[in-house]
Amino acid sequence: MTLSISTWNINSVRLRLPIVLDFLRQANPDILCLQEIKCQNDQFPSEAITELGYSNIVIHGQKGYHGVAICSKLPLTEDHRQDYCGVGDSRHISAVFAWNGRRIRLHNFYVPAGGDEPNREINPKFGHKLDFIEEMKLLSADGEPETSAILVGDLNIAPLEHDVWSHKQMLKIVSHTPIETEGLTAVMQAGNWVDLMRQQVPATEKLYTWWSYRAKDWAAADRGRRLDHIWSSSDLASSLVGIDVLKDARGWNQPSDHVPVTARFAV
DNA sequence: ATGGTCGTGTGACGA
Repeated sequence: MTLSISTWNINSVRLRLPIVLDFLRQANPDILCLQEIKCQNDQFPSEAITELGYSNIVIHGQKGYHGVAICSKLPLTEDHRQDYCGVGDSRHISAVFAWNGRRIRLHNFYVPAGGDEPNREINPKFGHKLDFIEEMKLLSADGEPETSAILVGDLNIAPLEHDVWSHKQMLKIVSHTPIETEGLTAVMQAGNWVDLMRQQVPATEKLYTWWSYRAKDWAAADRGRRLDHIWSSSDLASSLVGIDVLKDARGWNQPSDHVPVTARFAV
């Protein structure tokens, strides 16, 4: 019995619907979690995605910015949208599905990017990001009775040295400052989460999921960051059989600056 | 050393 879950910051699901469909046909995950859909719920391209077998879709959209969705071949129940920091942004959605006799709650997050200046006194967006991850510490992988948990999404933080192209040059760059990387590590520890990507790929190996649009040649420079993550409760970690980071997708037509990451489980 | 590129939806803002 297998299960595969993908996460992808799509940076407008309407503009990039063709590559979403290409990805679903090619990778064929059981569940796809999207971030930055940049549309309202009724603008989400549900029909085209449903036609590929993803008939269970839950959406938390908003006009123009942010927005998350879960598209699943498996039935989804008990969907929930949490308003982190109480500012009305659509940055989280979760739902429950069943696999291998378990109840699993799947959380899909889009953490604030945090602006350019890593100082909350002069940059409120950085303060918002820090407050958001502080609130994430309250989310435990074992918080719900008789329920396992998976957390995916664009967390906009590259926590480890080899999650960025140059640890030293990135220490003052938002996404890799110590207050963020230590904060994200504290979220994982407080909630008893396991970093499934790093369970599969040694921490000594470079691993990126995002390459800036601003580089002249993203592939040649290869100045990436691991901003996208897949975590689980510890009971599911032993069922993980593989992680696929689809780097090719960064070179597709009209690409997102993030690539899809897929976790494969089996028992 | 510091600009560089996207998407939304029309003028800035967020990333």
